[in-house]
Amino acid sequence: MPELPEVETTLRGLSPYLENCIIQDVIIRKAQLRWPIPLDLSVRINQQTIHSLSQRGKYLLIHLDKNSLIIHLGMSGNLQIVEQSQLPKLHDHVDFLLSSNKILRYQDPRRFGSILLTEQNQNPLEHPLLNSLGLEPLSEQFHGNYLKKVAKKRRVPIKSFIMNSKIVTGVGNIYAAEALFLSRIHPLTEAGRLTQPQCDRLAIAIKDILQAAILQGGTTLKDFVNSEGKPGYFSQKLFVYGRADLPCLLCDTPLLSIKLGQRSTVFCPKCQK
DNA sequence: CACGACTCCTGCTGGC
DNA sequence: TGCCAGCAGGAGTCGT
Repeated sequence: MPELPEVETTLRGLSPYLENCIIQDVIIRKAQLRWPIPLDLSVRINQQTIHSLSQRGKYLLIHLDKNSLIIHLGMSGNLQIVEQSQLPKLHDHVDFLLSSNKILRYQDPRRFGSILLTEQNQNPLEHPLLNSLGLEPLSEQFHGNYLKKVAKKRRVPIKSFIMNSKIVTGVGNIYAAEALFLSRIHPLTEAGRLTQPQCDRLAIAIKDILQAAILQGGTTLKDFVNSEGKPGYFSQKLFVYGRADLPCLLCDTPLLSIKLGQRSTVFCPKCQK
């Protein structure tokens, strides 16, 4: 389940292999993702040069001569550079054949991801999926004052609030739970009732946890090609996510698990008020 | 507008 | 052992 750090790790791993390559062909084995992959994708991007890669929230953007690919990894998606001799496996849905004679291969067992293409000369940030996204959590503009301001009068639980990509992008279920633990905030607290110090702590916790995960992910970058590209959180120590009923790592109180917005949410009833 | 429920999909786990 | 229900999760969309 890629979260923002995994998208960032993927971007860093892929960039050296993709930049300045020409896309020579696209093979779509299964077009049915979150939305269907455009069937004319191949004719629209063949012979275009890949100029650069960037990221917006959990979307990965691949900038070509005339348009941009918008790729989302969903929760089981994965992009790999493989040799042409490597045969596709069960859930390898798309191959981009590159002028370097390598293949950029998209794999996604649960098919929650997406591969879309902007119109010619359209700024990808103006694409309907991207144009109403909230702030990037690692940007300077994202801080406690911003949270305090946008949370005013909002009554949703703070966990749902920070997972709302229109407020801040890239915070999924794992890091939302962890950030709330680190900032000692109860996940059910109404967003609008957070104090300024709580907003400050929360913004810092979100940045810290994401940056730590990116650093961890970076340690596997050298093996990026032909590796499984394991998500950063596998090696990151998690305080609450997946630890329901286990003792809190700070105070030994058993962690509680509740359902919040269809998502399991684990927290420490003593540390988080 | 704000918010909760629902939905897509496959792989894994646990209960019987 | 085998089957099946239940769960996991991002985020767009729909209904209230």
